[in-house]
Amino acid sequence: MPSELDTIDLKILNLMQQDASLSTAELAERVGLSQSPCWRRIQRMREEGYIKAQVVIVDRLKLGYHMQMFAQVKMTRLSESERADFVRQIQGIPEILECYTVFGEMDVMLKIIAPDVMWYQEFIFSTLLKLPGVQDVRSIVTLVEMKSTTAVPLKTRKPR
Amino acid sequence: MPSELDTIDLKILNLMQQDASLSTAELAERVGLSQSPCWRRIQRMREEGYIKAQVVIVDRLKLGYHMQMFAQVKMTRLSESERADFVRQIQGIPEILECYTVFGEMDVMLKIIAPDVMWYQEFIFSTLLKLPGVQDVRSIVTLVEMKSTTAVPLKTRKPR
DNA sequence: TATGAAAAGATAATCCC
DNA sequence: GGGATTATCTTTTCATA
Repeated sequence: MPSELDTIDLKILNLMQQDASLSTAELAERVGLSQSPCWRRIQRMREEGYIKAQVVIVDRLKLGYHMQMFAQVKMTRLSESERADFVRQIQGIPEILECYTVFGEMDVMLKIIAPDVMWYQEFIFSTLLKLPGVQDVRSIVTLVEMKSTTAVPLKTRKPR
Repeated sequence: MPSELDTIDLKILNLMQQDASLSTAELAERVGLSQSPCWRRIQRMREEGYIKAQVVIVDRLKLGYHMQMFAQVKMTRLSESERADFVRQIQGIPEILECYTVFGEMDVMLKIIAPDVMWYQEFIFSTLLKLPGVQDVRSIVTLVEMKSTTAVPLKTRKPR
């Protein structure tokens, strides 16, 4: 029974989207509640799946991933089992951070990180092009990161 | 003095990339340390910026964001101040989750979420196309999410 | 049904070795 | 790095509105 979220829930969520290391007491104070109800709200949002995970965001550059690409993939038609196999393999490649089927010219969009150009070139030929159904890959290399967040806006606003 | 990370640091990081709600004791046990040194390692990785943030990941669909797009933007040449203005405005639009300058045909790549098609259409014309330098927008709508993670691989592996 | 106060339990943070 | 201590926070209980 996924109950709706009220304004206070959204305030809590928003704070936790920015910093999940805040204590319940701290959060409670900022939204004008005492600890217990605040804690129960968080608990409920976890149980009901509004909160999917709590993670640390690392600095990929410091960890040696100097490149990030969006790869657009053209696929052949796949059977059900081939498709399942494709998904399973994608999930097993940690350098692929995101994978979506998309509308448009191409069929699949990937977000990939790599240590350097050599690695990526090797990755495309030795890994990506060997996945089931992969016909063609077009890569878009990112240069400057002007914004990167996992925080979803609290409520839909009208475009200005 | 950003010291290098050893194998144990990377193990800790990896666990925290999957679940940052694990206690220090729990993490310590899993990597074969006692609490104190494990805590100190985490602290150090925060201070040195390996860990950039700790956040909750929310379910965007449950929060009403039923659409996700990658928008490729063609820009005109911008002056320094126009460019700064562009970045500032991008950062102020919460539905834009990511923004990169890219190599290739187009100049900028955006990751955007929206509640519905109507909102997005309105957003493009009333917001995006009015940003400084924006000449043309090409959108790629995502359909099925086959993978989505923020976790960076521990160490570079050779492509197979 | 939801809140707040307070107790009990667990964890984080600091100490010294 | 480990062990022990203290401070802080989380989680449960309970009384109340």
